[in-house]
Amino acid sequence: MANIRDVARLAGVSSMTVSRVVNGTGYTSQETRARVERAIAELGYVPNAVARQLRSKRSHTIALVVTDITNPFFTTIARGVEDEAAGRDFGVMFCNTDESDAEEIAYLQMLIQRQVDGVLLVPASNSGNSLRLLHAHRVPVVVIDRRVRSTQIDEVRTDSEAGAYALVRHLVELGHRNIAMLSGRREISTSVDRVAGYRRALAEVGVEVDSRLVLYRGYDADAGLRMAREILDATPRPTAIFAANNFIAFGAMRALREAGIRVPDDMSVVAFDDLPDAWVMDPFMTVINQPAYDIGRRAAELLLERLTAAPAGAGRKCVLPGKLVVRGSSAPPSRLPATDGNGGAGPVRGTGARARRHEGIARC
Amino acid sequence: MANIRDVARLAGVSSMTVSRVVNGTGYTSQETRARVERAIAELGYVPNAVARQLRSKRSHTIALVVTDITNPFFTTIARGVEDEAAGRDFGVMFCNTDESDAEEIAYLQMLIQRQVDGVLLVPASNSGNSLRLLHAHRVPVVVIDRRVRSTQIDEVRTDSEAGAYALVRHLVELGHRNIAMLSGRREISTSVDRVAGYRRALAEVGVEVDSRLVLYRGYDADAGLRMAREILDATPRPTAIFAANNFIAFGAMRALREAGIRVPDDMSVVAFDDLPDAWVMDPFMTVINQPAYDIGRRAAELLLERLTAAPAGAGRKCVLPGKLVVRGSSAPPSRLPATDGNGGAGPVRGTGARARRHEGIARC
DNA sequence: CTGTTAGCGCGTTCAG
DNA sequence: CTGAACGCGCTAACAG
Repeated sequence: MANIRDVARLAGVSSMTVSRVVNGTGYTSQETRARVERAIAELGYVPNAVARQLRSKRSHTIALVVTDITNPFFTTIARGVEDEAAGRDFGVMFCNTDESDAEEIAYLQMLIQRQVDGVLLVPASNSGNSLRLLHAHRVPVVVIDRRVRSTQIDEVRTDSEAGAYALVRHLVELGHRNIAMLSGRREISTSVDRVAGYRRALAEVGVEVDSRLVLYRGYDADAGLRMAREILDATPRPTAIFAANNFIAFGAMRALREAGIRVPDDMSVVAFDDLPDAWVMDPFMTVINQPAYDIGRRAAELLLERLTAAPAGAGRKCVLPGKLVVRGSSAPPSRLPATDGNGGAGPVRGTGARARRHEGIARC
Repeated sequence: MANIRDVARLAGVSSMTVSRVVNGTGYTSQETRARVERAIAELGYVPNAVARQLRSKRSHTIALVVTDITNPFFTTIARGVEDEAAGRDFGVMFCNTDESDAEEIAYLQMLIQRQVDGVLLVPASNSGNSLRLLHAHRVPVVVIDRRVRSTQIDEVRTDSEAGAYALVRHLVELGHRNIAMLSGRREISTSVDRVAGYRRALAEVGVEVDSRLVLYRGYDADAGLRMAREILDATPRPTAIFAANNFIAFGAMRALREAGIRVPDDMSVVAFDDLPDAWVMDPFMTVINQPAYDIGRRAAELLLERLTAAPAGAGRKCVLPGKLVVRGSSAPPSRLPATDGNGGAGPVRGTGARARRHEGIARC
């Protein structure tokens, strides 16, 4: 409530001196500083950040815009961002777009109005409009978890292609050949990349992908449920499912349970995205574990760098490796004379080292 | 980049007229309004919220301060808050205290500096200092998920006592008498209330609680793990565990698995807090399901009301009912001659209606 | 080491 | 219906 002039009056100095004491800028004598500090304490003075922002044109705030704040992958990223930002006295605004471009634009507009110093963005889909908007207002941005066309823009993400490759390679080594891929929407680069990794792993062993087994619908449990139901009707029925994220995997598991199909006995299931340890009673799913905390931390670091040191400069593409974690949900395909005509293919040997090579891919 | 004067110049009017058009206040002729709007579009003018805030003393922003943003209970609350706030054109800042009083105070100070219009607070522990700080700066607050002493302060939470009572009553009806309680820290009202409900349910059937079976340590998986290990050494060993939240339950399950104890065959486990459907492959845990989304929504509603209509007035205590969801983790105690000398107690009959009475408790 | 002057971009107030 | 003047609280740029 008290403002800088009240403090100045009480301390018998000018408001400029108070400002210097508060911000630790310029020189002040021990004695006046002590007087000012006493006055600040007495009045319970708290500087008005709004006025400060107006003057200095810097809000000392960044924003993190994600598609789904209930997904632990994104909340873990948020923790990383928060830790990095707090360390440098930056505040963070979290926004949730629900994978809607319209909401994304609406939030960005709000953030621009509020003069945030920078934005960490997980684009809902085509980031084009959003990036243009931010650029027009000279707001630096770091894109998280997605590829973007522009070479000018900073990017931090997991290597989706390599991760997907490793997962499918793992299935192939177990002997699977008929593998369904349940993915997110086509507009999202992670969907595309994960499918690409899937195709590469299968191509390597000479399997031509049946495009009816590759479904793009959405990164939520409901989409997973419906996609899984569909592919269960395929002939021959696949012996394994690759879910492009954790929620799809959950939905798929539910569909399998409904249909009385056991995992991994009748069907293997692997997924991109782990769940935090604390969530899983019995870690069961074979997954690619993404370094979510580090992604958040690194992204915030890149952004804060742009805000201080290097405002311009080419975009840095930071591609972190995921980690293959093999658990109980994947096993060799059943040898029973199932509907699958290819069930007898044996595991591929001697390629383990290769499958794991993706672990060292960080390019940033 | 363009400011209100640039628009004014281009439209050939004063900046005041632009202000009126932008805010829809006062009168403006059709014609000038059209001219102004064209100029706005042409320049890509976006009003500067910071300047506006400085002038109007209102930031149109509220904050949600929680103890753990990775807990789905809190992210679901966040969704409720966000939806309610966005509907009224308010922004939301999310902050994470990690159950630390120091971080809580630090965040509140930041929020006060930024002139947030109000705060939704899940206190780390004793909310005293925080509430005093907010009060001193005239920042309205609604406390979420906790009781507070003051009758002046708005509060939105689940009825922890009644929920705990229902869960333990359920165990009692199954025949359990020797039930361990693994809870959060004593300073947190939910811990106290859940233990109170536990005591009431046991007292009703004449069981005196062995205080060595009531542990207060923390609302995280690690605490759950360690508490469960401890009570496994008790003689007689309890036949059931009541975990005061979802994370404690996970930790406890892990301890049980380590010890080769099957659930519910050898030990029943029930918990406060459900998990979102999308996360649980096989819903298994008997729980109290809290209306998290509604809690967030209602809390935001109360706060926004204070910001507009009723700035003063007595605190409203909004206590919502939880819902008992019985699943597979609870069963009658084993009849085998275990270490438990009381294993043979039969289920209590005819009290189902009573146990479920807590469902209608909303007092707000 | 400290003070003075000016103005960030907007909205309130009061005259036209 | 429109405009001119003023100030929100703070700090950059310059004196002293």
